[in-house]
Amino acid sequence: MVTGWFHLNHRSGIPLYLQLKEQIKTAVAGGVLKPGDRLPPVRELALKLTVNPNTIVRAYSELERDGLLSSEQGRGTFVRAAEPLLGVEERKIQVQGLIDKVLVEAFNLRLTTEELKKLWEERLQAWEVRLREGKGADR
Amino acid sequence: MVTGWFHLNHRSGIPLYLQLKEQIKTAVAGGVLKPGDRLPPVRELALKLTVNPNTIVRAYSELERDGLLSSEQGRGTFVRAAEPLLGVEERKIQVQGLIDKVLVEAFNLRLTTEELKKLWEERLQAWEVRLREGKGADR
DNA sequence: AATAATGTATCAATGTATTAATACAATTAT
DNA sequence: ATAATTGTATTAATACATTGATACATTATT
Repeated sequence: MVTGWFHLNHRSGIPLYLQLKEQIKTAVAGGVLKPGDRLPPVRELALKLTVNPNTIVRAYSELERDGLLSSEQGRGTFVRAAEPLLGVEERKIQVQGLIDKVLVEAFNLRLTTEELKKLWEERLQAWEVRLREGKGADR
Repeated sequence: MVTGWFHLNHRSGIPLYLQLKEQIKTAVAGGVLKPGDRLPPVRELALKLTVNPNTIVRAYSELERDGLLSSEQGRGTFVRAAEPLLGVEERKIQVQGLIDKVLVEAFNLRLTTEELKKLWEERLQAWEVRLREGKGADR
């Protein structure tokens, strides 16, 4: 069960629902969770992670708002298979903003353009490999 | 004076000191503010932006903690010229984390690798141009 | 039809973040 | 020396975020 993938640090200072959101997003982006896959029921996951069910609800519903998940009362919560909520342009703008943040941070940390390009290539390739491996296996 | 570069939105929901931090960081990364340049005194900038002086203080001192600025009592606050506080490896790890965030977001927004690469190239070039132009001009 | 499983909604308690008011300390300018 | 300029420190008011307790609504199972 996918439950095992999640674990929360109660003393990190980072809100529990944010930790969970991040882990779900990473799992979906990396193909660990695929469109149509079901997530654990809120109570079950709450027990497993020893948090209040509302904390799970918050993570799930914010991800639903963002178009990543889809919850149906009485049935469960699933990874959304449908199209993204935003148009291509809007999505690109969102990613551009994140890229700019990387650039600002990198330059202020005095990384050279070369170092930065290398880091980018490395991480991009790491994810491409991860995605390629994820395809097909249902785990 | 560099004061004119900053402007705060009091109704955006984003904390004022964070808005200011972001603008200072962007100005330094883009070469608008150069090492050794002086920032406006806290009271002056507070008046200009119509916020409490403590709000400016908070932005300045957090950026000092991060190694970007340097404040000296009675003298003023300046863009730090010295070496970064962290070692190269630590700085790279920090940037890697941001890059991974970009990748997670991009994949979840269903951008293709091609679209993503193109966006990266575009933004990187935009900043390189900005930096090249910034060199020499004191503005 | 009844029960169990699941997501939803409402409200309260608590902690944390943000901004402000005010006084203090060091440096620079006169 | 004195005053002005500048950053620093302390404390408080307020709003917001986070988590929890509890009851409700819908769907699936028996």
